[in-house]
Amino acid sequence: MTETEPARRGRAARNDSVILDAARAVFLEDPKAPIAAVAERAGVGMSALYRRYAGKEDLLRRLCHDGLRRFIAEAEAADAEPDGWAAFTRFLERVVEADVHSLTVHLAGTFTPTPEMRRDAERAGALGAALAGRAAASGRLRRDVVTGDVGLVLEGCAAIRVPDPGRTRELRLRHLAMLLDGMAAADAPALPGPPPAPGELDWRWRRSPGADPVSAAE
Amino acid sequence: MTETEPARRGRAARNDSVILDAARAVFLEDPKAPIAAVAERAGVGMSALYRRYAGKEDLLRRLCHDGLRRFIAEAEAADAEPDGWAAFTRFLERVVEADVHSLTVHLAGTFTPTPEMRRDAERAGALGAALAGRAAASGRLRRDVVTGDVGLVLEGCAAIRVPDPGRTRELRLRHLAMLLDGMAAADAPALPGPPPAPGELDWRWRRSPGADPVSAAE
DNA sequence: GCAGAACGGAACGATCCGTTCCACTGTTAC
DNA sequence: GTAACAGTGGAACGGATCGTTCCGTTCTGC
Repeated sequence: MTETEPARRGRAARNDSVILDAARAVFLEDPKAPIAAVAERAGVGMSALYRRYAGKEDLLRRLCHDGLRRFIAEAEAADAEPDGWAAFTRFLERVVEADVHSLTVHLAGTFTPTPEMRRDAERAGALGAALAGRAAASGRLRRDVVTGDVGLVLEGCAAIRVPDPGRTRELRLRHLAMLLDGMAAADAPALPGPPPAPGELDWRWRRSPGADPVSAAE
Repeated sequence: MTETEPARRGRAARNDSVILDAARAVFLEDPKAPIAAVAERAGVGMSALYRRYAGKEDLLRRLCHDGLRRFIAEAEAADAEPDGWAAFTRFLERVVEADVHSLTVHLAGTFTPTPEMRRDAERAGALGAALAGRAAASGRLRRDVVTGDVGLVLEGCAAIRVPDPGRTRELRLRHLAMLLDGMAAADAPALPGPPPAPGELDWRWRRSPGADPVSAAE
């Protein structure tokens, strides 16, 4: 157990990130993908996976938690922006661009979250609400938009998907721009229906991993 | 083979629609649901299913084709509206409300379409493009919106989903209203990115039933 | 009663997938 | 050198899932 083991550690560390990148790509494509697809994409065997993660659930939990942390980081970074509306739009653009929503929401329900994840999810929600509040205070957000509408926006953008990932990002940002114009339409008639309640879109987080899937998209 | 068999035919005909309704509900919830879930939901056995459809693929094809016909019917009905913008918005509202998009797009790729379905899909695309053209001609549609953007809108609305179907419909229509305001923002800055090309969102229709989901760029 | 349509649901066979296990390789310690 | 071992590839296993079939039963019309 000496200190210096450069070669072994180096290759193992490289495999760490290779596996994580492959897992992210594969599970963003298909949340129900078999774990063997991750190994194949990473160019490693199954052993390299199971040496690092106790099982599929562990890997998914890690990916989702990373996405959650990214969400929080983007929210905090955007919050540094002095203009409330600019902070809001920049935040949404970055989150859509990084495909964080798929990483968090679409993977939820496939594992049992840790208490720390629940805390982070709560914090993420608070940060998002704060940004929406600042956007509202800036006066550029139409008055009948509530925090829950942000969840609908992210959900809608994440649903757009074409075979090419780069093109997917372009189309999502285009769609988001249209949505932002809709959210900024101050003189538009009131939005129909009761606005989304705060906890109404968090139902995925409460489902146990064995529950039957309601979505797909699948 | 006599002509009058009221009781037998009556119950069989009733089961026909019961099964179709159950299948629609089940596969809208989860496109990959097992066929036994349809039987359970309909309150019938497997035999009642296989008496009517040669297999799962047959049933899915039927559902998808029905959705396609509904799409066409809504488009034609909306086209009767004299005002181009009203026709456009009414069309989108009806299509979102009926959840036609999930029925057609999310089920595509799980079966091999018939030639008639391909023709109907083509006609549906033409009708949608015509409505978008009328909306553009009315002057209320922002100039940089193209027909392909309509596909993005429908995709985004269909992605919104909560456990309760009725609430899902409400939230989708609310989201659609915001999107329509974004599409009507005549003085907004130009949308970013290359606009969606006509055939760019039809890739699901071209996939064979055995293909793995999404299968990112290669 | 009889023929047969319609049906319910158990059973089967194939496929898929998560996990384990074993043999192999290169590196380190002595 | 060589023993020990971390790291690995990939085949094999066992359980679960699901589409389909099949057999026994019920109900209808004659």
